[in-house]
Amino acid sequence: MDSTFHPQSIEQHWYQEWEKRGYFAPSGTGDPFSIMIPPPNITGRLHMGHALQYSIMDALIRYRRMQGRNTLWQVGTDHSGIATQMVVERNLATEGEPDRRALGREKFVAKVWQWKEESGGEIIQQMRRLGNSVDWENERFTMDEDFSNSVQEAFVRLYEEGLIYRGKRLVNWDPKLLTAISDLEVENRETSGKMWHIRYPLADGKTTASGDRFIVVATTRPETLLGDTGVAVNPEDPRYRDLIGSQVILPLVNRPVGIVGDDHAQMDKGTGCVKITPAHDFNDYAVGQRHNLPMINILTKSASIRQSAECLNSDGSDNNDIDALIPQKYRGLNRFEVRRQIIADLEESGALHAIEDNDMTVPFGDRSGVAIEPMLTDQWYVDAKKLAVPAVSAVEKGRIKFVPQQYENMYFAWLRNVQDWCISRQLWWGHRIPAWYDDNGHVFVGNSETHVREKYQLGMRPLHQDPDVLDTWFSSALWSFATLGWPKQTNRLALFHPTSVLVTGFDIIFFWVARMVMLSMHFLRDDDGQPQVPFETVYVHGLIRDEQGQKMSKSKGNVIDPLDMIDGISLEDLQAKRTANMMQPQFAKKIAARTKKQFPQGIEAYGADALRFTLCALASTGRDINWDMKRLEGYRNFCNKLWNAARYVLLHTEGCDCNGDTDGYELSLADQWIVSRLQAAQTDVEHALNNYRFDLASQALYDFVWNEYCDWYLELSKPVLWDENGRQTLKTGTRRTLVRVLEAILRLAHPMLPFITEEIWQSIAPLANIDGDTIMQRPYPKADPALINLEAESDIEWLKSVIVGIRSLRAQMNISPAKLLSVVLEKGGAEDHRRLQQNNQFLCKLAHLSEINWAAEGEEVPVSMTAIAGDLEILVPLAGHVDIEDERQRLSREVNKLHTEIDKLEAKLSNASFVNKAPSHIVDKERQKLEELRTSDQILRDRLAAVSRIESN
RNA sequence: AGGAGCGUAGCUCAGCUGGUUAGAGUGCCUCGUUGACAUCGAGGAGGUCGGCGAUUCGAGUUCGCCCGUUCCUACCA
Repeated sequence: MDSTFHPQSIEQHWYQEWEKRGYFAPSGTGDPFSIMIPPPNITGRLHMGHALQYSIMDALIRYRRMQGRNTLWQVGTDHSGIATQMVVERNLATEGEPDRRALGREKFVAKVWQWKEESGGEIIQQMRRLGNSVDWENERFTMDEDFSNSVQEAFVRLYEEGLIYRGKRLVNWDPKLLTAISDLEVENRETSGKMWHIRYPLADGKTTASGDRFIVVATTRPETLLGDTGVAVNPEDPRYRDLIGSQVILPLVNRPVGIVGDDHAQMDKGTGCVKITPAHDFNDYAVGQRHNLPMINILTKSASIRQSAECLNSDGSDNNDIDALIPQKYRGLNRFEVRRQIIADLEESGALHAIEDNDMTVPFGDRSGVAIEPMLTDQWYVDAKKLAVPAVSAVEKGRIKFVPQQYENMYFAWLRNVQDWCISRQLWWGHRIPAWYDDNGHVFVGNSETHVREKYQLGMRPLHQDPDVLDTWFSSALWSFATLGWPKQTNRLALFHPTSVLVTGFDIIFFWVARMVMLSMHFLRDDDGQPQVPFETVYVHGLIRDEQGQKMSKSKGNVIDPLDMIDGISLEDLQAKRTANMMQPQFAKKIAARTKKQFPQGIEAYGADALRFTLCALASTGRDINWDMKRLEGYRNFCNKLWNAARYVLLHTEGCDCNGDTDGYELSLADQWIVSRLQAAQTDVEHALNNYRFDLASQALYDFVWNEYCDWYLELSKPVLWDENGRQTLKTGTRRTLVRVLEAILRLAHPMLPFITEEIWQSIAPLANIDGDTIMQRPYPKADPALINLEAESDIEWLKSVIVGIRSLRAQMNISPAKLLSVVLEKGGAEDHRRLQQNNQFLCKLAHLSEINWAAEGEEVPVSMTAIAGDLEILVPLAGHVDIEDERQRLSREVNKLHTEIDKLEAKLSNASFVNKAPSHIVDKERQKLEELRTSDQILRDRLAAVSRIESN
């Protein structure tokens, strides 16, 4: 073995072996345990969020697999309608090929498939580098035939049950991508804009209560006045209530519109008068519905002014009565140009009353980055309100548990106020809506055109299919069961659904988690007829941010690719990567400079184990996880520590009897101690993993391996193994313990450190007489209470405190660690004598002592430095080592420290209410503590007196 | 505006149902190349746990208010 750990030399090899040997597939025996991967977008590449999520899922899966569960980690990818379509369109453009429209739908979709085969799902390959033990045999893609059939089936059933309907509604419209998007795909951004106050003259010579011949409306979007169909005032408002029912004349277009009374208009807000544009604003739409105001659509799909307005009644039917002529000069202007023009014209005509600065939040499409427009279109909707009822109760009743629990609030908040879900998208890539129209606009829903014709006896009448596709989240909502074969009642579905746990980020609780619960509970039933939940637990992890707590994003240039941490990357390559294909190339220089500052040498290769372990260690209950390269380095060092511990063990055990097969074995105190401590570590790690506390699990493991096994046990094994006169049976006992504890450590660590543990285990396991081809299939360690040995633990604690006491004296007095010391022990009890006798050898070796002597009662001891271990006094004779004054000062410091403690305790114990009211075991504990401190204090003060005496002589 | 999270050592974070001398990693200081490991070893410094108040014998931990910070939802005529 090399003296440093080189992850790259083992990782790929082991992954290929595991995959080749089929270890990832469900074993077919044991209780089922299943996790569905949140299907990554096929256009995506692995980022830190994935790495975190996958490290956690793989840790869970490996843990349960080792516990003997029948384990499925379902893998697959999502077709991601908009994102994928955008990628392929961009590729066509850069390659100078005809665009989507020129190609036509069929050819374009073929291009998307071709792209998918060539470069889609790269992320799936990257998962292998992380070591993910997913069931590759059953990988799924949401656009595969089987999955598509499931999606279609779900749509048809929901439609037939009246839970899907089609309607003309105001939707969030993306004028760049030319599709409806859900409000979850809308990102609200703070922007500073203006508020324009516009005079609307009153018709028929009316005046306001204060005598004005006009009313003033305020708006942030003056261009929409072309589509106004009313003005609302509050019915209680004394200024305007008498005007309800009369009319105003819209400036620039000179169209009369009515004044309505509606609570939507608040008296104390703005001017108290609100212009109503039902076709272009969600609130106005609602007002329009209440007052039967017509709707005038003035915008084209790409948000320019139409040649002629589209007029509809409030029920969506055509309205041919209104003269909604759009002045020639505005036609064809885009929404920003027309705003400028309208403002100029209003100003010129004197209708512009005032302008003020106004900060507001404006909705942007999260994919396209352009401001979205509320737009009146025909869309398909899911009646989410009905589906939400059981979904809410499943969490209320605890059938689904959120970890951490607080996230259920987010889930409830959304579901209890859920809006109908617009599921149609005006895209070409996705599941085509299985609906056909005849020439009269009648709609027929079914699994295919043939099927529809038969079912509705349509004969040969011409039909055309709805051109739209379904929202990608509609298919993802079926993920937990459609991947298992639904609607077919497969064995996999029966076995693995409901799944055991869903691991996901809180940002998609609405998008995905809630919707999966709704649809699973609608379509699936438990054996007792109850709606079936998709998962029993939702483990919600935090979001990874950079060192400064900033979200990692391409535009900020602070993205770190997990693979670069595994394999390493040069500064130049990293800079190139961070500045390639930027949306805003002007930042490239800054990003390159910052990258150079942050990673002057590029990034080292840390390996997948270190990365995974770090991610687990950072996965605490908080919502944000700030990434820290230093932590990664620390845990890489941990891997190296484990590696070298294994080297040490192999060095002393290979080719030796490690099991006592020939002459038996006996266990030293240290052996019994480490075995006892191992039980505690196993309990802690298991408890942490059962509670999804990966940070605590990694911490417990780290502590045990480094601070107990390596720092103490390996050191304690040296005096035994290096003692030429030592008993063979004792050496065998130590070798046996070295090997067996290490073997247990490897299994304990395997879920979080799969590669290094497998590599080491291959050499260690045979020494412990363990058969088996892989650590993956060995049982997970479980604590055995019979092996807990509290006496051994306290004996070793004693030993450690004596050793630390001596080392500390040495360091404080600047005595070279190389110098052998002779120490004198004084006071102490029978227990101390016994312990010294049993551990003399350990003590001498680890504290680097030449000899240890007990001072007899009353014997004159040399002038010494003193350390305390319990009521045992440890004396290191001063002679030749240090200045007496130094020692006097050191002792004074110690005494002072003790005194503040003693004072605190005395105050506490003299407080009657504490003694009376606190539980007696607490009081006893405090009393005992005080006793110990007083003993130490006495010893130190005696020493101090002795030293001072000598000094004054 | 409503809701949530966070605020503990220079930095990144643990601290469970109230009782420790408040912990870890990293950084810092001192010393150290003896045969697992300098990706190391030994020792050490460093915190009035955001502020104020309440409950309690006892609060980093429970409650209230405030401050800072991040996010979500809603609204913005």
